Amino acid sequence: MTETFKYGAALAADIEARWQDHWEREGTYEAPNPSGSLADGSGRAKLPKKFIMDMFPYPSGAGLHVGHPLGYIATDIYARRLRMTGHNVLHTLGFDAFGLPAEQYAVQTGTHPRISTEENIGNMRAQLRRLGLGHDTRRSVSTIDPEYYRWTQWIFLQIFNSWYDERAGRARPIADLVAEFESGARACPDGRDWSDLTTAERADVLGGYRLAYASDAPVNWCPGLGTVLANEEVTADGRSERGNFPVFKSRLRQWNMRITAYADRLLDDLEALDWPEAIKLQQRNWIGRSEGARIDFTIPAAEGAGDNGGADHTVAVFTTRQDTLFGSTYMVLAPEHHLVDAIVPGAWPEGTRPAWTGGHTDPGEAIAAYRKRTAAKSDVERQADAREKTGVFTGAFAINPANGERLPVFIADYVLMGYGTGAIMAVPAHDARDFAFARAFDLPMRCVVRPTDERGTDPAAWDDAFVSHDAEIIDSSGPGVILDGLDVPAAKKRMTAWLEQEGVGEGTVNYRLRDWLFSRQRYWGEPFPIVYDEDGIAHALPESMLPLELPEIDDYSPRTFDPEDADTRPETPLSRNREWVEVELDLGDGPRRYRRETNTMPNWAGSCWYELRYLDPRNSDRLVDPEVERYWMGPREGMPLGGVDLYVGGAEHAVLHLLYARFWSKVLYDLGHVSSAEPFHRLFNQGMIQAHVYRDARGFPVPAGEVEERDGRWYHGEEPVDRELGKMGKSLKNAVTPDEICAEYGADTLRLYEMAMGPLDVSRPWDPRAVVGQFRLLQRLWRNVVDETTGGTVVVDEEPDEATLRVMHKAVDGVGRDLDALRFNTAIAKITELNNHVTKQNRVPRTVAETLVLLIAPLAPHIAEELWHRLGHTDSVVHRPYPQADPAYVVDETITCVVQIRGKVKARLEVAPDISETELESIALAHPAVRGALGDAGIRKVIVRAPKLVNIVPA
RNA sequence: GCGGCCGUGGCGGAAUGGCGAGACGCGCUGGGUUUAGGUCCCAGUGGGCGCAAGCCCGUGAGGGUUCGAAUCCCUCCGGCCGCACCA
Repeated sequence: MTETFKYGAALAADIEARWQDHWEREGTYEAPNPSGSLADGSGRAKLPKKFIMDMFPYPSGAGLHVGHPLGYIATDIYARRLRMTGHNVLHTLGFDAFGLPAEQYAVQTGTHPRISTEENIGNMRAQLRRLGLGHDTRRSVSTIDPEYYRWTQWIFLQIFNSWYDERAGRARPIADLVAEFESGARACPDGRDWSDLTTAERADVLGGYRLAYASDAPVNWCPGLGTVLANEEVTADGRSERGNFPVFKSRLRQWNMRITAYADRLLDDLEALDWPEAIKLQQRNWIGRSEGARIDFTIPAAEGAGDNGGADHTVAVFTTRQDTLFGSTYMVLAPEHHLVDAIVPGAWPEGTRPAWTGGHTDPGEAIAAYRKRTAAKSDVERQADAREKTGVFTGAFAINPANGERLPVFIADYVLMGYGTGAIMAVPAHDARDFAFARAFDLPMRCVVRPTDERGTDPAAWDDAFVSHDAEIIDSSGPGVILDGLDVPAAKKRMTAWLEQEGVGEGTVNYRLRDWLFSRQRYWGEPFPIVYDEDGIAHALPESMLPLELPEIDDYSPRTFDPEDADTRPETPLSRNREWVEVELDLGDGPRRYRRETNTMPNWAGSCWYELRYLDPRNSDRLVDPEVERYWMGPREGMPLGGVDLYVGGAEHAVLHLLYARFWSKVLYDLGHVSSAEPFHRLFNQGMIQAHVYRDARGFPVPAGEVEERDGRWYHGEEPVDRELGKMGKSLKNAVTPDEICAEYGADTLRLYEMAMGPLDVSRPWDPRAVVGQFRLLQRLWRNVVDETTGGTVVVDEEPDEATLRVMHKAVDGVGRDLDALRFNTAIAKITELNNHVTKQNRVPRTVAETLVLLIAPLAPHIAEELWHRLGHTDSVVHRPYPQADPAYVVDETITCVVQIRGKVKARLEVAPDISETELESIALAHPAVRGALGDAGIRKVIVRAPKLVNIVPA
């Protein structure tokens, strides 16, 4: 068989494998650190540095489809362009390998999750290597590696052992807080004295400050997954983000992270980040900062609480509309509010309307019945009847602090325990929800903000509440405070000042963000480095005991339990290994018995800080060497908070991973472990690759590859099928793997096609037929350089002609800028244009051929290396300078001439630079806009100034 | 309901500090190479009229600003995304 030099699948495969081996041998993509074990003598660490990252993948057993590497190819191209413009580029890829699928597989098959996970990682590594990604493989990490999660645990302990000092506005070691308590610099909560407290009481007090703490609170319990979930993992309709199972509220003791302490900084620091506005907006919404006031309402003993011992009660409400306090006509508590039981009287007050009682003979019974009704609803059901207002009267009355009026107190599930204080002052005239409730329960309404529309000031005639921040306050005066005549913002200010002066409230800020529920009742996650002593006090393991490795167990399955039974401690998989759980340790005060924490961390933990480990993956003394961290991620010009230069991934992590990682970053920053206060300076969300889904008459997907199109309809064999656009996936039978595309065309074609499909941030369908277009580009490029019969080159050593120079200049000028802006589709178009141009010329000058090869090198690195080599070069294109536009080359053949009449621009003419003045005059006067503007005026003078301005002076 | 984004050929999409719309790719049409199919190569491809040169109309619809609008402003229509009893 004779050797062929035709660029086809076989030759592409040969070239690609050869160069991939070469790069691996040479360590071509290894980026040196400035110091430490990854430093080298190359001097490359002195170059300007760039840190490029992808959201790392979960090593799924299903392997990759062509949608997965989209972002990896993009970052690879960008990183290659940066290398060719003289940067030290750090680009690698690790694996986010803890998580449910491996565990579910383990439950089904009994295979240890580590075994299946590592096998999957191996398969994915092979698939990714085939794409020619220029990763520094020395830096690849996996979150399940004990040498990795040792530091995840270490960070947890840092967080556990710190508190948020509001005065300093940052986290500090918990020891500082203890010192403040001991010295009396800070008063103990509840007016107690630190020295009087028992060990358990002290632990309890500190727990109220720690940034990682265990607490009993209503949590999202998902029986379908057998674990509790964070708010961020529950969808708006009360289901689990993963698996779509219903979620219930249940009271359980769980670990939390005090992310709420960072609400303001997480919000404010968004401003400094180069992120898509959509994601910033989602984070702002999620944090949900709102400014308003706390107002204290008194429920006097005589108004309900008398039956319970005669004490007055104070109920605080949160409102953003303190200006409407005079319009409040009733009060609502969340059904779970802790004061409800205390204020309920034994009997309905005189004159209670039957509609308010729910048909019950006394308030206690009515409340018990209502609570039972709402508690039985899952969040899904609560959502379903979201608009319908239900509730019941408590029998108690609260006093409006502004005017002393008696307000009936209700409980209703439209008031949520988790937001604000779990209690509201209801202003039906100026709040849509209160309006609906007041209508349903026939409660009075009072208008205190003059409507700006035609409706008048009697709410009885309204269809809906009047809500406006740009209106005048009326009818709002009581003893001491008068708001009448003020606009809403001014009235808010005045009311807040009055509340503070009277000591019945204060201006406050409230957040929608809740603390992050951090423990899971699953096996395949990081164990907590926490043990409990005989008194149940939590102790941190010393650093020397890390990593705390996951113990072996026989049964990986999660266990469900009865959330109704408060005494049930959820059985977790780790609790089954008694030898592991019950231990004797010496934590500094001699050997004692301890019980280990048996929850595991959520799968977000490992991804909260992995960018840092990429920097210094082999460091066994520290999370990351400070000098190395400062080098790659420290604050610098235009990036005051530091961070990764470019982070590419899907938009689905907007309020999950991206919020958690920012939070950890700030804690580590506060504690002095890193110099960057933000992990990711620039974020880019790539779109999804979609695919057509073909379904038969029963709605089942049929294999997309077997569907044929006839006369604009689709058939599977003889059966007609429906087509829709959807995700790509095994279950939809439309997955295309990178392996099959590589086998048919090669990795370079796959890379080009994925990038040529359209803008990186837009989702678009995979068109299997269209791939060949990029293959043709490479074939033509190949033929422009290589003689297909001999393997020699066909380039000629002569200067390009003028037309070719122009096309080449356009490409060189445009492609570099396109690549910097991640506009890979237009970059490919410009390269194609130049390549097509010289293909038609039939003679390819050497300079053009070399320019083409270098231009395409980031996009199609294998063929570029091969052609570069065949052009007689012995170095690699990887570190060659990228072609730059020659500023001396002028493309313009015309200049723009401005025609003015009375100083106003009337026309612009494209003319030759050497045009004569008389010629220019006559062209200008012939222009329709000029003729129209002059009308009958006649021309007095035409002045041609310089070659650029024609000034016509009308008579 | 609130907030944000977007409407360009048969398809994916170029061109936005305003000035030759449709780059590049797919598909389609015709031709060439090939025993044939595929691959590959050449030409054409927004619509209309015309043998042609060329002319007219065209960026969801309508209006406006401008010498000049896919691009800026207003109204409407259509689509996508996020949030949703958050007080």
